[in-house]
Amino acid sequence: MMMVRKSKGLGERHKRVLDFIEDYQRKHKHPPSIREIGESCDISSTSVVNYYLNQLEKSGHIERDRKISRGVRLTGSTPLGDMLRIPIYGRIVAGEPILIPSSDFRAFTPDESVDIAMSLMPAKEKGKDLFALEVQGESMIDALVNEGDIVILKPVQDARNGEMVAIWLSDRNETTLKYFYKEKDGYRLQPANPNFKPILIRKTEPLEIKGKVVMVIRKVDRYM
Amino acid sequence: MMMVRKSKGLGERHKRVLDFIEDYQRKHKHPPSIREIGESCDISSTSVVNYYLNQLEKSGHIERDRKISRGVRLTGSTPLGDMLRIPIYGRIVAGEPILIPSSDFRAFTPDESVDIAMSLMPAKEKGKDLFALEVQGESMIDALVNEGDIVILKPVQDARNGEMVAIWLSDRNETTLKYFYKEKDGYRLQPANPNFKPILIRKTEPLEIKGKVVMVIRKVDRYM
DNA sequence: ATGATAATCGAACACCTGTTCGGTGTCAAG
DNA sequence: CTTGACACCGAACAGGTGTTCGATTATCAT
Repeated sequence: MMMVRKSKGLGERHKRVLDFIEDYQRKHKHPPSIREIGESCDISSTSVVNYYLNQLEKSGHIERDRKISRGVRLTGSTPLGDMLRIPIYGRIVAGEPILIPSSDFRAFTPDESVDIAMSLMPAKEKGKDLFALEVQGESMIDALVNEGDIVILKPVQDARNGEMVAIWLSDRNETTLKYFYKEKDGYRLQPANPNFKPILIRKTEPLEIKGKVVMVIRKVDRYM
Repeated sequence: MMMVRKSKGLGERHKRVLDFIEDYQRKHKHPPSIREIGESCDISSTSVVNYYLNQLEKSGHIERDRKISRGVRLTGSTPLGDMLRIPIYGRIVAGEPILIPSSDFRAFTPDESVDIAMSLMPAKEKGKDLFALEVQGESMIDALVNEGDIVILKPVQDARNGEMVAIWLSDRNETTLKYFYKEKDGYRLQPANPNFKPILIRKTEPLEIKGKVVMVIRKVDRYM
């Protein structure tokens, strides 16, 4: 008769090991040794680490180069080296609010994510709680953003003039990407494309800034 | 009196070691051991490998975690793991031709380059001779591409309908980014933004396809 | 030639590291 | 109670691996 797993999937110990490997790899640029894993995870015997490692390998979470030193690595596309893994929280669609997960609700394995080389990111944004949205519909085309594009945002509540922000206009029931300007009697939401006219918002209208765009990525492979 | 270095900078052996480390790291996801380096570079003694490693460390090319196994790593922003380093060949400016370096003229250290995570690239394009251009001027704005954007291209001579391509119109003396369509009496160059009208090119007019756009990247940090 | 410096080698050494194996304790099923 | 699966420990072992050192050969200015 099969035993029922105490907790679905991995145990607490497994996660610690997994986290440690990722952390160590990022810091040292090379994998940890079995003993280093043990120390960090309060496992006093190398054989127990090996025990866990074998399980994690069986469950497909890691790969091992047997017999050779430090031959552990996480499976799949690991944000090795100098890249940021940015979770894709959803789609940005006119007519629907963006759901920004509360603070650090970071799923262990986000449904989807994008990896961006550190070298591409503006220095200031590194390590922030960046998140990404996939643009659906052509409602944002006046901001030089098209269907299918991925926009990377930094969560902010306030914006300075000239910044491209994701804005939720609750009374119009609309989310949009625009350049943001404060003016005497309200806000001006300026499309990036000069052929479009700006949207003027009176101070009385509610306006909620969701995030500031720091990067836009368009993959042009759907026209193959 | 100082000795004059035979060849400027690094010797042939040094480069082989450097290349091997990068290659090995990419393949195995962990650094090589001293003996593995030796084998691959026709160095029969571990002490000689150590000798070279010390020099490379002194010259700043690598870092070493002394005493620990496989503690070598390349310095600086190494295209570690799963990223592609794509050279930026120049700027794309309307009114000037793009210079595409002949075949595999790949400088050891391109003036500039962008690192893109493999996971972001369309599977087909991986490992191709991709190159990147920085867009200058707003001449391409009708293709949803703006000043400062980086477009990543695959070099092609011919395009299929619907592909976004970089085109050189020699009689108009103009380079442009457009969606490409063959039609009965010529070509139609369709801007991505539907609010702009297509450019129609007769078969008599010369048209030279430089490359096909596979990705567009926009860093939005200059508005800080 | 000659002495100095660089490039190599090979072997010995000591620690690093993964593997293996015999035990201990717990807990639930038989 | 016994059994067996599970999680865990500690020690011992066999290679893996970086380090060190004495010795040899090449190169080159003097």
